[in-house]
Amino acid sequence: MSTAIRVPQQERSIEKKNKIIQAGYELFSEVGYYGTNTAEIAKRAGVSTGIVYGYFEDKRDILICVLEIYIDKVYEPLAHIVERADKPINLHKLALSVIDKTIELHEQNAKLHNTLHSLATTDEAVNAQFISLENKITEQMSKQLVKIGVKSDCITEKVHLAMNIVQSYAHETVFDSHSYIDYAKMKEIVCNILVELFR
Amino acid sequence: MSTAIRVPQQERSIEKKNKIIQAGYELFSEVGYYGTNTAEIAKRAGVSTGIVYGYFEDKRDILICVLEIYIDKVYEPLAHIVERADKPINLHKLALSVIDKTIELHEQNAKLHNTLHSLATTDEAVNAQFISLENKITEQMSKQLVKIGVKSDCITEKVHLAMNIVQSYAHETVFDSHSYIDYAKMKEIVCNILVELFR
Amino acid sequence: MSTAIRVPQQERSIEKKNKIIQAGYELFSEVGYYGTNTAEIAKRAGVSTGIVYGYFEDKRDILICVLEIYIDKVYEPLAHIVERADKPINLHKLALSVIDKTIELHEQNAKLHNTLHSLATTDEAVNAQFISLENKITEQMSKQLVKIGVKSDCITEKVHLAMNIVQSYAHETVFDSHSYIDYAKMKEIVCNILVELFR
Amino acid sequence: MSTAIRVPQQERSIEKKNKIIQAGYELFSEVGYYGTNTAEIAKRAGVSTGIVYGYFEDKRDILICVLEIYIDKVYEPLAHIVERADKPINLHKLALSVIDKTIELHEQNAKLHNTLHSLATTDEAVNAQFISLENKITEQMSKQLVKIGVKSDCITEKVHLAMNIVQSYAHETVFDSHSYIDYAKMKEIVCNILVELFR
DNA sequence: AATGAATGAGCCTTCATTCAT
DNA sequence: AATGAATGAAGGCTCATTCAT
Repeated sequence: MSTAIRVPQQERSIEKKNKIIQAGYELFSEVGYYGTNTAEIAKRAGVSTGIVYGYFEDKRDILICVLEIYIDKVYEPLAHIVERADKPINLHKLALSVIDKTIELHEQNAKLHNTLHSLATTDEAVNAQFISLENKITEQMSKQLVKIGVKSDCITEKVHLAMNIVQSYAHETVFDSHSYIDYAKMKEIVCNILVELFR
Repeated sequence: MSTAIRVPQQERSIEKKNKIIQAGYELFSEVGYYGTNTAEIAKRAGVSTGIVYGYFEDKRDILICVLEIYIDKVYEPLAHIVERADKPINLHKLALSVIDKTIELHEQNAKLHNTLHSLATTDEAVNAQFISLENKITEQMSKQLVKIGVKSDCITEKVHLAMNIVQSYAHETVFDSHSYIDYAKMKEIVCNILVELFR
Repeated sequence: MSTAIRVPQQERSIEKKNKIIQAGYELFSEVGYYGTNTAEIAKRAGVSTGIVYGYFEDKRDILICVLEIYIDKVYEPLAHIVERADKPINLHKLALSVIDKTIELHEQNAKLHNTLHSLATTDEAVNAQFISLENKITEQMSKQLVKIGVKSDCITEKVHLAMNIVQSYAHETVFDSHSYIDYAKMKEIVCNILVELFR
Repeated sequence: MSTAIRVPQQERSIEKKNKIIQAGYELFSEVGYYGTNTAEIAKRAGVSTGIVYGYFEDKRDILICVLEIYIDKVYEPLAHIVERADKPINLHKLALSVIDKTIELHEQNAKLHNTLHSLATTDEAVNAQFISLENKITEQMSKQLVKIGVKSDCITEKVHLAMNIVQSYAHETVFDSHSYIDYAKMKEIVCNILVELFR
């Protein structure tokens, strides 16, 4: 009954689909999922309202695609840092790099992150993507650490936890700004925890 | 011009207001803020649509009230645990209690937590409440630790960070269920980090 | 089925009913019929919402009562002026008095007048009251003019028309304020028309 | 953030916008502004509720547009009559034409006129339009009268007043139907006043 | 007689989605 | 493939009126 969603093969179409995703990305970031309507997405993408439903099943479908590129945007840089880590391992330096990059990523994406994270509660697919992102990061990082000589039991658990801590700290820094907190000192503490964890 | 909001003094009225808050609490938890409409809240509270606006300014006002009791629900038990901590201090035991209680609280409230947290991005008042909750917990906990003899510099930063870590772990445990993670082991690791932090 | 409307005999009740009418009078004047709600009327009258429906059938019924006292407020002073007019008749002076009093009344009641007048279009009872007001004024004035020696045919038509003209002028002066109009001069012109009419 | 109002250029769209205005025109006439809801307007215009907000900002915006065409409907015919007045001037005939046309216009539009006029009290834009209408008529008429040789001081004031008188009479005739008034005679009287005014 | 809490129909408006072109 | 006008269900909120006390 309903027109099937086009899987665009031609370059023009792919480009257009990406523009819509990009517009969604921006708007969801700026005003959240419920603060955005499809007409605005279309407008910002420079396409008509109707054609959005040629490329996406519904509004949620755009969100899913936004989520995908969000995950890439977050995953790639972190994976890259870890990949380049080399012997002789300098845990402290690595920790610092990861922290700084996570903060940077948070600065760019934190609103969207919150929006997506909240939707994960209600939407199974969104939740699944988040979990898989964490899986990927954890796995990649664990492998690399082992490869560069880190010897520690429970390495997966530690990596996973470490990422959570870093994320938590990044969020704190970017957002909450409790006046009584010295974020530079806190960073050191986080760094020490990480180093301690993998020694 | 606008009808003033009743400030219910009589027991019956307070009860009714609480019923509405409770209904909001449940529905926001189950289907999120945007998935809930005022008619449903009224229905579940066993009142008419109209009277909701006798007790609350608007839908968002219900959310603010839900947030308030949510914060109490989270703050009270944790504060209680810390208050009862006594000399000679057993950091390991205290850490465990806090972790377990946080998990328990998360199990009851995590969906709502996410919903509220996401709205903090858009709503300044919601954000402010969250920050103040963290402030309260951090302050209360820091004081108590000092009182029972914990000697450590940067105690505020450490407490704050510790709470984040615990929270992060609790969320992980309750929600994400990565199959490759051994959550019991992770718990031990978290516990060790905390103990190490304040030794 | 519905509780009959009380016709208050006791003084206290009459007083209360009048307070409600007065409150209605003020509010309808200030923000119009549709800009006023019954709760506000009750509040300003210092009574409960419920009791309003003990004295009045519905909101419209209040309007009807307001209309009645409005009519008295307008009718009495004008009637009074004409009654006091005496031989030897000074048409010019009488005209001036009527014009000035009409302006004064308009200043106090013009918004209400508009509101009521507009409702007359949809509400037969309101319309009837307006017509009867005009009847009363016309009749009273005609009689008096004849009594004091004005000899003119079509006296009823002329009086009626005269009142309309004065009203029209009063409205103009109080409200419209066209910058290019010299209202003092216009007043003279109106005055002359009236004098001419009954000479 | 808010969806932009379409400014329809295509004929089809203009037609549709006009249909909505026409429906508003009729309904506001029949049952007043507050007696009309947007769903009814849409229904009578043969469109969906939603599209109304594609063409208009809100319900009041429809009213403003209705007001505009109302003003044209009233202004054009009167302006036309005056334009065609020619030397040698026959004031009596001109007065009669204006009176008759005003009555005719009143018959078609009086209910709407009342509705609009009442709203002018609350709505500045509506009020401004009414004033500007009067300005236009007065100016146009004054010019023409001078052009065709009417020599009189205070011509603007007189024209303005004259229009008010005619309007007042027209309203009287169409609406009030006081049984004791002979409207034919009254018309003569009005006519004489006008002639006298500009002689 | 009086209170004011409670009711629920109704209103304006938005927006995801569809459809004629 | 593309447009953007059109749809209509749904939501937040108001308020005249009723009812329990």
